[in-house]
Amino acid sequence: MKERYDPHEIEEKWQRKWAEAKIYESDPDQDNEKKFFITIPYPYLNGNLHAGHTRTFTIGDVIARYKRMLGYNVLFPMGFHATGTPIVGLAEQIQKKDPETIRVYNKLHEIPLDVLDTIQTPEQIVEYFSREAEAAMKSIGFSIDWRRKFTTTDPHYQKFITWQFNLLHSKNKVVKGAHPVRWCPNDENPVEDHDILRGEDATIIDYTLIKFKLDNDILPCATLRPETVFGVTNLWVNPENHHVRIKVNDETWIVSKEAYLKLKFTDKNVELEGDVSAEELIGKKVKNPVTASYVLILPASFVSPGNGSGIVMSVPAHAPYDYLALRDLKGKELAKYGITEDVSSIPLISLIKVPEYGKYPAVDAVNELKVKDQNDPKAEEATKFVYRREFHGGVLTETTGKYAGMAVSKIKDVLTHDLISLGIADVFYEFSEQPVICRCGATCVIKMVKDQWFLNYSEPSWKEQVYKCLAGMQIIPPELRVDFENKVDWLKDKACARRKGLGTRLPWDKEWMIESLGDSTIYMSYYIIAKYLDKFKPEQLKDEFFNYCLLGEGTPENAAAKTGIDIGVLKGIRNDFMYWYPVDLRTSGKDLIPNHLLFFLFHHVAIFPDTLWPRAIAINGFVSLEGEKMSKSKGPLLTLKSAVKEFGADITRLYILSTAEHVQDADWRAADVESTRKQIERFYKTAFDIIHDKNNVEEAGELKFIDKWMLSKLQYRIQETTDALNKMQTRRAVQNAFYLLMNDMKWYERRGGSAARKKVLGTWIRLMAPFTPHICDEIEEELGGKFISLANYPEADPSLIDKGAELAEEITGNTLRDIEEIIRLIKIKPKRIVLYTAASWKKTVLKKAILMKKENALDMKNLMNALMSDPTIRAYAKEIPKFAQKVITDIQGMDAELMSSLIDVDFDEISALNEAREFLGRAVECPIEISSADAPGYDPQGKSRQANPMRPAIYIE
RNA sequence: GCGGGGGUAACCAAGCGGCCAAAGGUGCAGGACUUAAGAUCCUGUUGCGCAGGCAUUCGUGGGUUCAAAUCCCAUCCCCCGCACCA
Repeated sequence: MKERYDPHEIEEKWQRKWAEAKIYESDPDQDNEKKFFITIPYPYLNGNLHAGHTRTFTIGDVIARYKRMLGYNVLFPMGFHATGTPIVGLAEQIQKKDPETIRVYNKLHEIPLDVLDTIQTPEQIVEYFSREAEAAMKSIGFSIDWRRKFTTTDPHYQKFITWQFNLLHSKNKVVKGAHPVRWCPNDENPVEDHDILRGEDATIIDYTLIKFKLDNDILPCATLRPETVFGVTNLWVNPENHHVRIKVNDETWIVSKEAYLKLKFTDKNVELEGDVSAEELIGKKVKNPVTASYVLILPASFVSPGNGSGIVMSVPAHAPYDYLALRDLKGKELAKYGITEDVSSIPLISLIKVPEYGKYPAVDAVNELKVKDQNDPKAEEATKFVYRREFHGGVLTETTGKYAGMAVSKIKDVLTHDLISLGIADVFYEFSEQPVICRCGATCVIKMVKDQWFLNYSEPSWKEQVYKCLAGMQIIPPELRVDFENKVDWLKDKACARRKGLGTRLPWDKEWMIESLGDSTIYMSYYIIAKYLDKFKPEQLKDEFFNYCLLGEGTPENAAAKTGIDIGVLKGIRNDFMYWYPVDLRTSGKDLIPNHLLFFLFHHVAIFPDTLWPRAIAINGFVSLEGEKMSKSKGPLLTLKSAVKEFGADITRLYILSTAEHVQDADWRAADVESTRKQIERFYKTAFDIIHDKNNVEEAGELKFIDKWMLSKLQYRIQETTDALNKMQTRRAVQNAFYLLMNDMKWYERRGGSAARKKVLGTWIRLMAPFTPHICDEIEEELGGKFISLANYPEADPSLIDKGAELAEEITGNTLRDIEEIIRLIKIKPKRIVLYTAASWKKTVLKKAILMKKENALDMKNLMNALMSDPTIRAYAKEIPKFAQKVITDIQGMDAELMSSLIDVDFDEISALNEAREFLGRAVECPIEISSADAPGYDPQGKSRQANPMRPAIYIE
């Protein structure tokens, strides 16, 4: 141990020693059933590891180290993710020498230009970044078992994925289906988020299309509120719009031209037959397929051809636009459409009852907002009000027949489903915002992708299993459990095959590549196999291999025969698997909750028995840089490598852990890291001084109050740290194990304590070892130990908790503060200070009062009675009532622990103050005298009578 | 729209019914040390106060309670996710 702290020298030294001693390489230990299998999502290899990874991985490493020190056999492996499209895309950009890509990878990812020239293919990219990632993780001291690393593009891994999908396929978890996607008609490709120029917030909304009949034609009306079909009084057609007649499958529909163009991309067969003029429609009567009543088609200007089918069903009781349009027709000449009746007298049909409005909410809303007509912007506002209130508080009335009494918020799916099965409705997809423009400039549409492979996550029985799994799991922090449950509920079928990118092909349909989130769900089990990869060729990893090793199906003999793998090896792998599985903890950034972590659960429950389902998930937030969001592709970006290079591993670790808790985002600020560096340096220096201070070698002798106080404090710090780590509150853990303990030590040294320093140091480095392993090992070595990672984590020793010492120190601290405050206020240089401890009768009063409080019997009357019956106290009858009143008030706001201390602990304030006398005198630069109010001695102002228990009176002159 | 998370002193951030004028850190101010700077340590950092005190504060407005930053109701504002993309 050198006098000057050199993080890089120390860190390289210990990383080398750890690797040489292989202390993080874990294998099943038959003598230790306490195993702990912790995993972290493997990083995606399209860039260098950054501060976000650093946070998630460091949290995992801390837990791994902590568990190891608690005596668990810990397995902490790591792999790399490379499947999918981004790496292929990156290779193309690099080959093209795209200036932006070159800049980003040179400047942000810190890859020298000459090196960038050598990583042109996806394979080279994967090779390069996996090497860099491993080096970076080693440089920060993660306690990973590197024998188990792999990359998802490895041929062996592809066999694993093949097996898995065959299995899911056979269990009917992978099915064929169709799904709407954002589609660029120009590129003829689905459009991803980052390919969108405009309208990136647009989501796909499914409208219900209700088929009104006009002779042999169908007029479909798109609606988000299919229940309102019961209140339709007419249809709306805009005479300005262009309408067409089209053949849809075996039906004939009339829609706007725009709707026709959209329908062409659905999974329906659509053929254009010809134009239809609005005049052909308006004035005709159509049949409502649900109520079988006939309603008129009327003209309205608000109907937009680009929205829905371009034909709108009118529900004036509940839709302000419909009501307004109907009202606008009053007195208009409609004879040219052959309409002779007075349409404004068409009766409204109410079907939703809502507390805020009367029978016709649309009418109330229009009147309330004084909307003029259908072109008034306020119509939009009125619509919002009505829709929101009806959705949240509305209930269907008798008008809706068998649906009466249902909540509006629940009806949509049920009714749509019913109507579709009757053949009188369909689904129509539409963007929530328009237009949506692709990067190429084309307007995007919604396309039904047909014959797509799906993981049918929406299957209720599968979800049931996941709920069951979740119920048995620990979610950290616990508040997120409800989030997980909601997301399981929300998850729909997921397309799991793609045409492009790296990956494994679908074994039964080789045109398709397995999508890259689908191949990352149960790979934790692969870490167990990965250790043995040099023992077999990819071709040997037939399904029988995995069936036996991971599922225990079939016999080892059969598996050996099929694969040509040694039967002993197979049995060994099976044993390893059963030892390590299930995953005890998976820690991850919060971005993976709605995708990867969900799939992780779904696939585990689908493939493994419940005894092997994951035990816990822990979530953490992101990392920003100086308040700015980090971005891999735009910057700013801080790589793990450069952070360690600049600050060293321990400082980086400690800082990133201490700056935020759990799901909160952490903000990396250079100024704060700098201060962490100073703290660590102080820690190092303190340790160095303690070890090399010759005067302290002999530490025997009577422990003073202050020594007992220090040891007592240490126990609390241990308790808090342990408790925090058990809840994975790394920030709180660091706070206690480092910063607060550091402050305790400062105070201890300032108070002249020394006898307990070495003892504290020995515990302290163990407490800190999971966070800053290198520096702790360096100090441990100097203390004569070896590999602190393998030492035991400190346990609080209740016998060292000393309430008396703590009270003594509290009195000392408070008294010092009081003296200083008085000096500051009266602005004199004190020449003489006298402290008076409280009269003993006051202590008796306080104790009696606390005892009464504990029995809930504390009031003035009871207390006075008790006091007056005590002859030793009655002597002070004159002073008692006032003091008793004060005591009662004080106790009201006192916490239980302090109360207990005050009655249980018997210690002498005088001796406590006497021990601190010299210190206090030095601190205020004035000699201090101490006496008791029982015999005050020198007391010119009678201050001693003000002395209270725990609060000595102070006289200054 | 749906779902989740937040609003605490100059800033970051703990606390989530009473030792709370509110941990810890940063910044700022003063002091000690030093030839000086830096580092380190101490003190202060809502207002008032020449004796350890008082008053007012935890987005805003109500309420419950002996007691509220903490519980309830209402309200305003901010952030994140909503999919075929890792």
